[in-house]
Amino acid sequence: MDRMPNVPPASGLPRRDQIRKEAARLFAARGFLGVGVDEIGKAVGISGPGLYRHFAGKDAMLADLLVGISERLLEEGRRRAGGSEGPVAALDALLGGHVDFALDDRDLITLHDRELLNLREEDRRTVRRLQRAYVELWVEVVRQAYPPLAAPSAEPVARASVHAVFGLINSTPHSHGPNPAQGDDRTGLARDAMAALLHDLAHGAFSAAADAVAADTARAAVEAARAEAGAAART
Amino acid sequence: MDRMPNVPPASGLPRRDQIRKEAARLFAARGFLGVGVDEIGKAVGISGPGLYRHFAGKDAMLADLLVGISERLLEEGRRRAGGSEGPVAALDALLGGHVDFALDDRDLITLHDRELLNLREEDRRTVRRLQRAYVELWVEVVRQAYPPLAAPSAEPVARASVHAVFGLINSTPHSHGPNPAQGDDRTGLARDAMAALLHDLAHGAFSAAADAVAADTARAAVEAARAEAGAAART
DNA sequence: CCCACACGTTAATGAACGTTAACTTCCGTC
DNA sequence: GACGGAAGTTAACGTTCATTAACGTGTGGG
Repeated sequence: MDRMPNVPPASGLPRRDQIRKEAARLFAARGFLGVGVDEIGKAVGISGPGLYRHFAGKDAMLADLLVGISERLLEEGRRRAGGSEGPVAALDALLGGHVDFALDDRDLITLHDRELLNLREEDRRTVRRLQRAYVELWVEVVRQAYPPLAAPSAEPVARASVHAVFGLINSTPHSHGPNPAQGDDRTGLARDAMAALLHDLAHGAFSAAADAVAADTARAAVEAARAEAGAAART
Repeated sequence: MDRMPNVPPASGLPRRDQIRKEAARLFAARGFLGVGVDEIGKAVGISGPGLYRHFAGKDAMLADLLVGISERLLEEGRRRAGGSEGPVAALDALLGGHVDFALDDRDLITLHDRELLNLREEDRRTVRRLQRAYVELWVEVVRQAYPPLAAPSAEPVARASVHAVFGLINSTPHSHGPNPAQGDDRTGLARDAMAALLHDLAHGAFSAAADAVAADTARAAVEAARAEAGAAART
């Protein structure tokens, strides 16, 4: 019985990276549980169980991808925020980085908030820790960039706004083409125009949050003053 | 061999609705492919294949849920937009409706943009048609509420902004507790505060999009005027 | 009274899938 | 030039799972 020959990677990438890329594409397109190992194998030109020479199992591939993304986001976020002068520039740098990531690594962004469930408990904890640190970084920078959000009582608002802005930016994979091999809904905006728009939308959202908090505290101050005046009049 | 007795629904809901509810909860928590029919059965107090008396199959349950949500969103959106006086009020009404939906039916919102893949081709087309109509409704209302977006060339910006705002609002299930049976990241905001914040964030985003477009057209106008002046000087 | 039907039950079926076993091939190194 | 390990191959295993079959039970209308 003759068998198929052993053919080398054929692409410039090391096998492991090639597998990462194809697995990310497939998982993003049809979900972790919706993709079989044979299919991933076929996508990289080897067949099924051959993948086990490079990863301990299907779970390990997903874990590798999700931990990798989370580390990359946090690391790059810290570098960008640290390398900027002043909180406004830092926030711009964070925004630019996240937007670039969402536009250029759509598969990974999709996995990042869709497939956390399918991780083994330990890996899930790792990813969540990294995600939490990333959110924390943003919250600090945003509160400095928008002073009304720096009030202690505004901390939950700042945090929720950061989550919401992530949702805003991360939604682009759903709406912005081209997504090969999927009947997708193009908006017709070029990549750079989309990046600029997302940047503006995010700033608009943070700005609105800051305004709302400022209006709230102003209203509270007026009320307190009025109450005090009333009390004084009654004496 | 004695078998288990036939026990009636035991809850006020008709079986079919009870199944819908539990299936939505389970699908949202662990994904369509991550939940077995036996588990759904157990959640409603019957066992496994008994579900086939109420739905044609697992696929049919998901289809029922997704089509139901999409229809509900579109229908309610049309009612709200139509029942408002003026585009600003209409947009507020749309926003309020969508925010309420995201906060009160978190499971369904989660399914709505996570599980489209797992639908049979025909059902997927149905859902997408409804979603597209819903987006269209929003785009029209937003462009009237924010006049700079009404310019023909601003249509893609308006559409992309609508998608992004959906992402913003729909992100709350990930960030806003309480999510029973899942180690979740609470923001510590009460439901109504969260609703108000999302409303403000969305308005801030649309407003920023309108400003950006307005600035762009103004810049283009200045440039055109300058070019014309140059041409006039050259004659 | 009975019987049709709605609503369950358990057992069986068949396919899909992750993983392991056993074996082969190529290549760099001593 | 043997050889050991990296990187494949196909075949087999065991499980999980959606779905179907075959069978039971209560109930309301004739």
